[in-house]
Amino acid sequence: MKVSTKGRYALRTMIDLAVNDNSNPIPLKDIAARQNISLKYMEQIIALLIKAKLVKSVRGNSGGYMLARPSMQYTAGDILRAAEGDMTPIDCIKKNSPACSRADFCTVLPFWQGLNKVINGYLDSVTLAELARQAKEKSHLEI
Amino acid sequence: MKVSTKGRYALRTMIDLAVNDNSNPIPLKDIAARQNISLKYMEQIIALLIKAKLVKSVRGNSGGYMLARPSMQYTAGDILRAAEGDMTPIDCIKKNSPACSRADFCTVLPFWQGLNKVINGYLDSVTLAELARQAKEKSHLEI
DNA sequence: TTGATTTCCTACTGTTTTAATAGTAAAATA
DNA sequence: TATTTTACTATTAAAACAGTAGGAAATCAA
Repeated sequence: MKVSTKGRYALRTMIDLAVNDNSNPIPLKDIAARQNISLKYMEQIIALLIKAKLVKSVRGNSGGYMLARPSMQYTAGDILRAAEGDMTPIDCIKKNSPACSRADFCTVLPFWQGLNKVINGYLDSVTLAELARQAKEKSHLEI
Repeated sequence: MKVSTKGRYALRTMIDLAVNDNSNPIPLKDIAARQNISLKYMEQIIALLIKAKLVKSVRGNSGGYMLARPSMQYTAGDILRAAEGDMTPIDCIKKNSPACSRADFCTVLPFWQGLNKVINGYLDSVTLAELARQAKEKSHLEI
């Protein structure tokens, strides 16, 4: 029951984009260096964020990535679900998941649905803007 | 970010023990048959519950397993943490986990701690007695 | 006392997921 | 046109997952 590096790195990438946002694209190389993550691995992760339309890309020389919208309009849930596929604690809960063979007599489904609700409720209560604010605050203290 | 079969089966095992509790030991074979889970795999899972002192065992002929205490005195969290090792969303949060190399400048730790809190808060708000009650209710409707 | 039952313990195995590394093509700018 | 950067695909080592398998030890019932 762990969030993988994909989700964790995606969140740090998005925070980095939000913190260093100055209206021109930020090359992934810079983010990878700041976050100390392999550039090549990061490429795969940001591809997921592109696919989910959370970030925009600019190709070529002096290209890079930018947030697709203001940081206040993202939740941590948006980002983690894009990177992890979903954030449901068990598969039965996913939309369009093939019907569980035990569905008819499963007595614990409501319990798992409750867990799913508190998890995604929390994730969607935290905005990227708030995470970026905390990051800026902390880096300020370290100067 | 999924609960594995270990945790899910452990929960079903404990509910089965609670529902079929008649003060004498229940052989694992019976539970495995009712729950449609491999006996051999189940042995490994119940070993975790034994180690955590959630169930008592009686060896030999007409032996089996019983709850160690009344079902009201267990939470889903007790059971899932015993089976899964822990239910923290990232390793940094575990007690006695080797210090993360990024701890000093990690700005997302409070966010993950918040997630951990809502997860385990929920898990510990649900008792085994309540899960067993729901199971009894559902099986009653199916007659 | 013996045979059946049941827990207990350990080792093994196939599959999937994780966490990357690597190479190359395509686009765009300076 | 050379350099930078994104985009795409393949490969891989290690770990986790989800079991299977075999046998030892304990206990009870007949």
